[in-house]
Amino acid sequence: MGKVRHSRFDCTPGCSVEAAIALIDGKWKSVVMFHLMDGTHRFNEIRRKIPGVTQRMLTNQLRELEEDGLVDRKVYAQVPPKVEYTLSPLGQSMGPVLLALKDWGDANIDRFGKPVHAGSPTELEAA
Amino acid sequence: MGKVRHSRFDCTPGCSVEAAIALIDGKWKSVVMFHLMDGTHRFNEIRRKIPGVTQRMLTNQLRELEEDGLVDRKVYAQVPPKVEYTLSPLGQSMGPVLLALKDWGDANIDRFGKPVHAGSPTELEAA
DNA sequence: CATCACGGTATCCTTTTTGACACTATGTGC
DNA sequence: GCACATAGTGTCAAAAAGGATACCGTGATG
Repeated sequence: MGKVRHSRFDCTPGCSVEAAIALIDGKWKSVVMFHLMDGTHRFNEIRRKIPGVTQRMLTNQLRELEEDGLVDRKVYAQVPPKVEYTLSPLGQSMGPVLLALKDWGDANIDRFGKPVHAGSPTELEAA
Repeated sequence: MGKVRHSRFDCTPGCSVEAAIALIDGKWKSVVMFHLMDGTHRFNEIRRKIPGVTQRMLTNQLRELEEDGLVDRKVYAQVPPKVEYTLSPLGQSMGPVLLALKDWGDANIDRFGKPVHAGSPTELEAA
């Protein structure tokens, strides 16, 4: 059987933190989940909301989120393909984590490097 | 100059989530910070509270946390060496994130793999 | 004297993660 | 016909992260 991705938590007070962080360990996972908090999205909707993610990586991380039970995936048998992604109840229960990350990021993001997508519409509008 | 570790956030609503998660991206960082929420610790105190971490990695991640301004490090000029690590104000402001992770982990940790340190004192006591 | 504690460093290696690029089948619009 | 949209897959490479192992200087202890 394939490698188990989450299977080494120790029984110390920190291990529940470790368990939680391990589930959203993946460069885009927390951002994907954050966007899904707004409701069901299709693949390219998510993709458009996350500049910088490649199709390959988005697929990978959505699959892992689905495997971990954090995201539900619904495929409609039609052409062109239509696939909907939704936070599962378990994924929704991560809401407080995601909101805490967002709040903290909002308060502190300017401490860290400049946005790399200079010239993007929002940046131009601000100019 | 070396690679800048945090320097590519895009101006989308998700980027503040991305910024926050990037700071605690590192296998042991969130657990270290969680333990430091209890107050100042010395190096080996932290190490003993985190089974599985190697000295090498703990040093690395403490250094990165210090570089990012999340942890304060105080060296006492004595023998044997004494170094104290404390959450900085910025690190403390991550409290809600860490607590949200802990709460979520506590509620859900049994969904994921078994603890790997079977036989540890707490495990034996439970038996 | 040997062992231990402290808090590391140095070096190298392995594993994992991420990304680049090309490709896919169908329908639609021009 | 071509370009586009949809939601991917396949393959390979590069980069990054994490870990294994040995070693360090000082003092304390038995």
